[in-house]
Amino acid sequence: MAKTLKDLAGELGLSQTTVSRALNGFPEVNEQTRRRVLETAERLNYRPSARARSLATGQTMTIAHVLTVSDRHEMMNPVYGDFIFGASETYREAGYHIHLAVVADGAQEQMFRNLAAERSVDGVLLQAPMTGDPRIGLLKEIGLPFVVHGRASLGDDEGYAWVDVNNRKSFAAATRRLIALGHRRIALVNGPEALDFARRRRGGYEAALAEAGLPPRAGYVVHGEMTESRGYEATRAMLALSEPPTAILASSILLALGVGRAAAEAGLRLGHDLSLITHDDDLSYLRNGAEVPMFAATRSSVRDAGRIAAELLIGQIAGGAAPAGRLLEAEQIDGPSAGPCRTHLARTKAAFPA
Amino acid sequence: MAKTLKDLAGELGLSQTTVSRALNGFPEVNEQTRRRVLETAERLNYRPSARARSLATGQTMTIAHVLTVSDRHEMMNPVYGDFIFGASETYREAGYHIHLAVVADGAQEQMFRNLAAERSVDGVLLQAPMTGDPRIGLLKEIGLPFVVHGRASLGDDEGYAWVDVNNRKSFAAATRRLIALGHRRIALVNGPEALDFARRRRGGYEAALAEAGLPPRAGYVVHGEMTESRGYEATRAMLALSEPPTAILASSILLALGVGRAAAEAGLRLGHDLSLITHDDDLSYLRNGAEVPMFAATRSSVRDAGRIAAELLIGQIAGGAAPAGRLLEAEQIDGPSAGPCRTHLARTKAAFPA
DNA sequence: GAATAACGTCAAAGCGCTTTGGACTGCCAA
DNA sequence: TTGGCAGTCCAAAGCGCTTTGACGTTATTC
Repeated sequence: MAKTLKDLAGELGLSQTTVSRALNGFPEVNEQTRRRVLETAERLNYRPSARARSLATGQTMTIAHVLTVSDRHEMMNPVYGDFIFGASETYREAGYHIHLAVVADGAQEQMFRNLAAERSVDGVLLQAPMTGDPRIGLLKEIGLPFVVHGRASLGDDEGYAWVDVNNRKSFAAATRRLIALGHRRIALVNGPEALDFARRRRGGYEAALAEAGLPPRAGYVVHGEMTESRGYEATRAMLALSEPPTAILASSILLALGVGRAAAEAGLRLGHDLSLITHDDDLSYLRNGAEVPMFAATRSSVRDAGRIAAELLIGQIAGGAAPAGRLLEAEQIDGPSAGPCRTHLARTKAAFPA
Repeated sequence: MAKTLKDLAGELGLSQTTVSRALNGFPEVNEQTRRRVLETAERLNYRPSARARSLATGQTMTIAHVLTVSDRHEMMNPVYGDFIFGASETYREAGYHIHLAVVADGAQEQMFRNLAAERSVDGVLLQAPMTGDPRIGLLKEIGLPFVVHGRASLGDDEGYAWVDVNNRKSFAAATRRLIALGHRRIALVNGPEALDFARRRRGGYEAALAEAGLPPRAGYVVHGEMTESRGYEATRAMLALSEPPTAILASSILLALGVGRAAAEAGLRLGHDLSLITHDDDLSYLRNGAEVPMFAATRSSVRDAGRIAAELLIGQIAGGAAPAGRLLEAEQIDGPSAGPCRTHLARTKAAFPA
């Protein structure tokens, strides 16, 4: 059943050496012999055992993707799916496989040490780093090649490979778009505070406000899990402020949907009574509208990021490339959810009389 | 650097045999010796090479999760994430790892054959089967243990292991709930037609209608990808019918959000002017409201399904358990989106004058 | 015609582990 | 005294592959 190289060699009346070389495309084997080997291998559906091969070569042809599950919220970040989808395209071509490690916050260190000690992967792809994420130092120490999706802002973003969107710039730009539309009361519904991308987006937002001489306002910045209901609740709370925002920046489409629901419930039309620009990861199952965008957005495909991250990692592993960073620029997308500011204080107050 | 068993044995002045036995808890090793071995292994952070071990034992301690990417739509089903999250909890305890195979529709057969021939996994977890899915027969033929999340309705659902929600029953029940609320014009916004769960849900819906003597209506059943925008578009189209539905069944929360948006846009309030019951996979990042449900629903945790599927598979691999099916019952959840029927034809027409 | 160079092939070692089949030491029953 | 028997430990084989070094052959060179 389980055909081995020895079986195949026996069948062909050749040595294992020759068969192996024929299969792996070495030059010192007769073309005719090679053809015969390839044919027979095909016929018997022979494929080398991945484990035996990797034991012999020292390469596992496997990349670990580490999905962090937050202890408190027990949730699986939805962008992981598309990121992996993108990376898998690169892997397929290069012959790599994915080892998926789902691991809780607390168990990270042991996890990495095991991965390294068991020698079961050639490299690691790390997602959703926190600001100052200790895992990066750990991976450096361990010596396993790795690429981070995002950055840790440790001041030495030179020492490792990463792929990141220019979050600060894109959120500053989005904020300026709203300011240019006449908005003065702009709020931000952001991701979890500890995550680095959230910090950067907030930084961009605050810089653009400051640059326009607009003061920060109490209750205008909310951090949290990026779910529809969080977006809804955050927006409800903001609209109930004595001076509610006239525009909102959201960190994900899911949040934006929640913002939209709260607005609708309050009788506010997006792009008229309340403006909204959201970040759009261009997730395959959460497209920003079908053909026509439904939200104004800062768009950057997380699938592309996955593809690029995988390329960087394979470059490091196979090609010995030095770890390098790669900054992606988000595209500013127009959409009906952002429009000129008209003060609508009265209507808002009416919607939430309490 | 890469500590091997030999190094460890040398360090301890013992044979590899003894060290291996000590590490693996065999009885024929002196307690004192074992302690010494364990201590030293800990100190040197020694862990056996996974590849070498699996070559020697014949077990890979790895399960393949096959994520199908539809060629046409190029999308990654969002439920995969939570399913894997659930399964990973089981794997962690049993010491299994996940090999993630992202594979296009067309490449499935080759993929499975490779997996088997390369002997890189001990079993396979298959998701989102189509009705009559050929992959099931293929896996049987190949002889790799597997569990299906869902069924293929081939008439011989006895011949393999599966975990599935009772889709037919739960959608029939949901339909009856709407009928009991006085609705007579009930529509269904369903998943892709080829997928088995969609077929079953439709079956339950149609059976409940028939049972109440309600005829099927043109344009009342829509199949497609389960995205927010599909839900929105489908609902818009339905509300524009000369006799629009007064209630809608949706196959996922994402669809339901789209339904909600279309309703809001048409000036219809969910639970008043338009009723909605959705299936709720209880996804971690797409909860049905926070504390209070926002949609009436048929709920079944896909994360639990993952956990159970993994148990079934490990039982088959390790315990030699016979492949068995496992039917989960969905919970019927009350929520504000479903209310008594009031004919609202006039308002609807007004909202879409064209 | 002898020396040299490709060319094509092979035997065997090695990757790091598990496991089989002893081997050695004490100790106790016969 | 002897045989048997736990209790410990070990050498070596084997898992299925790659890769090193060597070995015939035949073709080429002087």
